[in-house]
Amino acid sequence: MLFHNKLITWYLQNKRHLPWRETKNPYAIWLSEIILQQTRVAQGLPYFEAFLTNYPTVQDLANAHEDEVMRLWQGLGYYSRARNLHFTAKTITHELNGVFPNNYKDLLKLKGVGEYTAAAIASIAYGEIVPVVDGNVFRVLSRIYGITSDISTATTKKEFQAKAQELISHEQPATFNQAIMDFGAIQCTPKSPQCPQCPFIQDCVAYNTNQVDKLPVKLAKTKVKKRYLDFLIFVDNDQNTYIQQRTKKDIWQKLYQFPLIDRFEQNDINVQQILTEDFKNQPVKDIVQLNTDYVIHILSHQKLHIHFWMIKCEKLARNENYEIVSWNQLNKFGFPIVIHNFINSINTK
DNA sequence: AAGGCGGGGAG
DNA sequence: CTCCCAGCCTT
Repeated sequence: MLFHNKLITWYLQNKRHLPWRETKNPYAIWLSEIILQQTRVAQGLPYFEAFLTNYPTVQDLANAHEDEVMRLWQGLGYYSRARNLHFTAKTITHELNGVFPNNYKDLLKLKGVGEYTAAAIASIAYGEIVPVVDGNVFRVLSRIYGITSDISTATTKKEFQAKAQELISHEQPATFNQAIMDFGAIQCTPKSPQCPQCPFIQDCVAYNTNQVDKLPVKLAKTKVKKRYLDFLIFVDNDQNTYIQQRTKKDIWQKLYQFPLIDRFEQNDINVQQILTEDFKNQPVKDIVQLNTDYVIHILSHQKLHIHFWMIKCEKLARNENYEIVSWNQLNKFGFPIVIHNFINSINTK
């Protein structure tokens, strides 16, 4: 039996029932694909529902305030996706007359849409015969065909794209693409794949040479830098606090935070000294260190060591670098999840 | 080609 | 702990 027939047969018996599979609406499909980049279905699902509820159409998303989009994305990570999502909604609404690009080549021009996402939308929404190559496809094809190239290189990606193009069903490209991804997510998993009940067990090179746990080959290792953050949580008698938006090309761009002392070396800071230098017009009643053990927060390339401080004041003075907001209004802003969780832990005390 | 960018779940 | 998830953008 042909590869695509065997795969689709498996899919029809095992597929996951997901909301974005109930529609041909390119907006909803695009939204789902952006959310699912480097993100598990279970984690992305509630965000998909929230975005579609708050912004039923691409025009609604285009008209939204960026801060609100960022707040809705809060906790999902890789925040450039949210910024690009909003940017592209405006592009489609204002420059493309509200009409979604309907082919791979034009989809690829959209900000935040790369080869994978363009292929996914083109095939699922428009039936174009173009294969997706994501982490699942690398794993499935490397094992079945015994491909030992390092998947972290651009050359290898082309190799897999060519292989997938050769295998894709010309009659059901959308089903094929979703099938191979579900197969990777459910059956041909990274660890402990379900080989005994695999329809490709006869053909699978990796299985028949006992190399399933060695494929795919990925050589690149990301190294993690340590970083030390001290957040200053000002509170005055009116329950106001200082926050600021992160604007630099760095982690968490466009999210909000408390005043921050930030460094890559582990040297203890003198909060009193910081206050007299950077907040010299702000009388302070009391300084309380809220956690002695670091709050540890792991990012893909950084390991964050965080201390939170409470700075008690009578009344917060205006400060050009910070916004003064009421403590109970903090939920209007998108924060890094580690800060959001800390705010919640204070609120429930 | 290489590095940066989040957060969470599985094993 | 390590690995990886429906990747993309910048340098």
